[in-house]
Amino acid sequence: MRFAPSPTGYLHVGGARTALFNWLFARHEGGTFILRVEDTDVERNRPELVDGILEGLRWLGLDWDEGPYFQSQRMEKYSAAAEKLVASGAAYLCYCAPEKYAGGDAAPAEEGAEQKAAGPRRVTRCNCREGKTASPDQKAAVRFRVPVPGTTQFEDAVFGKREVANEEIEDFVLLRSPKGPEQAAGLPTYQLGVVVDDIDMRITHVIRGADHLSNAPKQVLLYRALGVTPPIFAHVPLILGADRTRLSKRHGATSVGSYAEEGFLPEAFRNFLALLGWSPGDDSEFLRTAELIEKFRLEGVSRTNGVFDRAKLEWFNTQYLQKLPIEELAPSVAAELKRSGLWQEEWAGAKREWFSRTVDLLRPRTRLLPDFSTWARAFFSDTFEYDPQAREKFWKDERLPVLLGKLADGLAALPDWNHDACDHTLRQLAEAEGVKAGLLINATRVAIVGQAVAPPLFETMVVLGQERVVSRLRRALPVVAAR
RNA sequence: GGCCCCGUGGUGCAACGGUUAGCACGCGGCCCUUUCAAGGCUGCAAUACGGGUUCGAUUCCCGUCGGGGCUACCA
Repeated sequence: MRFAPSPTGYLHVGGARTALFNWLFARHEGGTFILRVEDTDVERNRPELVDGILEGLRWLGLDWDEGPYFQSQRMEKYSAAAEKLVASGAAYLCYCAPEKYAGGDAAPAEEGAEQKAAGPRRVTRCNCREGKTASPDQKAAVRFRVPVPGTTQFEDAVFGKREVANEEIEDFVLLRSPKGPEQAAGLPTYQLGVVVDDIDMRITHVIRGADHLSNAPKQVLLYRALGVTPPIFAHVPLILGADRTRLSKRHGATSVGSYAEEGFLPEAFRNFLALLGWSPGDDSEFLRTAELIEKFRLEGVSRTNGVFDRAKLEWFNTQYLQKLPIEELAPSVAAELKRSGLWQEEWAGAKREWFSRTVDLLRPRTRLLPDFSTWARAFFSDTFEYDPQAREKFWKDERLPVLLGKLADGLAALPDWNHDACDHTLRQLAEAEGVKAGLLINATRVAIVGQAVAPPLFETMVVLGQERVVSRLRRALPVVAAR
C-alpha cells in the first residue's frame, strides 16, 4: 500500500483519510505502507510543504515503512518506461499544441440552443497517432495509444465491476513535451508516474479518492501495455462540506494541522475519520486504533460521499478526553501546558501523582486540550482571573465577605486536609449561619479557581491543597466585598 | 454539453427480498446534582419521486429529480 500526496498544499482531511485507510489496511494485512511524494509538476510544486504533510501524518500516528520517495528523483524510470512504450507501439510522439486536446470543457460562449444541443466534442485522438505529422519539431509529447475500438474493464473493491468503452478515453499524455532545448525528455504526467512507481514498488492495493475513479481505466491500460497485472483498486468516497460540495478552505478548517493546533487528540481524530466512509458493520463507535486495525475491511467502505461533521468530531474528542487511560492522556496535557508556559518540571517528577490526579479531575469537563491551560488555568497557576460572569452570578449575596472569611478561618484550622473535612467545615458553617450550603459552595468555587464551571468543590480543594485554598479565599475577600 | 458514480432522519453509519427500519452525533424532556460536564432514561426525526419485478421491496430493474466526480502536456 502507499499514500502518494503531491506537495501542492497542506495535508487536508480527505488526504488524511485516504492515508488512514491505506495504513489501516496495510497494518491489518501485515503489508508494507509506503510514502511517495508525487512532485512531477514543477510549476505548482512547493517542496517546503512536504514537511508539513509528513508532520500531519506523524501527528495522526500513521507511520510508514518505506519512503518518502520523491518522483522528482526517479525521472529516468519514467522516460525509460515511455521509451519502451513508444518502441512497442503502445505510445507515440505527438506534436500537436496542448490546446487542441483541451477545450473539451470550454463552455459554449454563445447561448445558442443548437450549439448547446450538440455540445462541444472534445478531441480524443489526433493524426500524430498515425505518424502522419512530419514536423521534426523537438517539442513532441508522448501519448498513449488507446486501443480503439475496445473496452477496458477492471474490478474495484468498493465500486464493483467497472467497464468503459475505450472510445471514451483520450490518448492521454505520458511525457510532456520538453520545455527547452536543454531538456532531453519531457517530465512525466501523473498517469505515467503512478503506474511506473506502483509497479516498481510492487503496490498490490491502490486505495485513493473516488475522484480518481475515471483515471483507473487509463492506468489499467498502461499496466497491460507494460505487461503487468494491475493492482486491486479501491476508490473511497469523497468528503464533503456541510453544503455537500467538496470540502475546501471556505468550509473552514480543512488541514489536519489546524485540528492539531486546536487541541484535538490524534486518536479521537483518527477514530472519527475512520468512521467517515467506512463502517465495521456493527454499531460500535468508540474504536481504539488496535480495534480499527483489526476490524478494517475494504468491504466496509461506503460508496456514498460523506459530510464532515465537526460536532461529531468534537464528541469523539470529549470521549477520548474522558476515556483514555490517564497515562496516555497526561503527556498530551503536559505538552499543552508547556505550550502555554504553565508547565513545571516537578509534575513529571516528584509531583507526578498529583498531576495525574488533577488531570483526571479536570478531564470530564474539557473539550479541547487548550481547556487545560485556559479554563483550568487556576489548577496549574496562582495567577488567574475571576470570570466576570461567575462573579456576577455567585458573588451577589452581601453576607458573602463575612461568610467566606469565616470559612477561610475554619479551613485554615483544619488539622487534616481531606474531602470530608472540607465538606464538614463548610456545611457546619452554613448551618450555623443559617444559609444554604450551595451559596458557600458556589461562591468558594469562584474564589479558588475563578470559574463558575469547575469540578466538584471539595475534590478541587483536595487537589489545590490547604495553603492555596485558604490564601485564595482570603485574597478574594476584598473583591467579593467590592461588588 | 459528454461520460461516469451516488441517493436510509439535519449529519455519519446498520438493515445486503420478510425488522414495529436499528445505532451514534445533534436537538428537546426527565433523572442525577453544589456550578458545569459526564452518565442513565426518554422524545423528535429517514428509505428522493414515479413506474415495474415479486406473495412481499430500503434492498432487484427502468425512468425522473437531486448531489458528486471526470472531461489538462494538474495530481
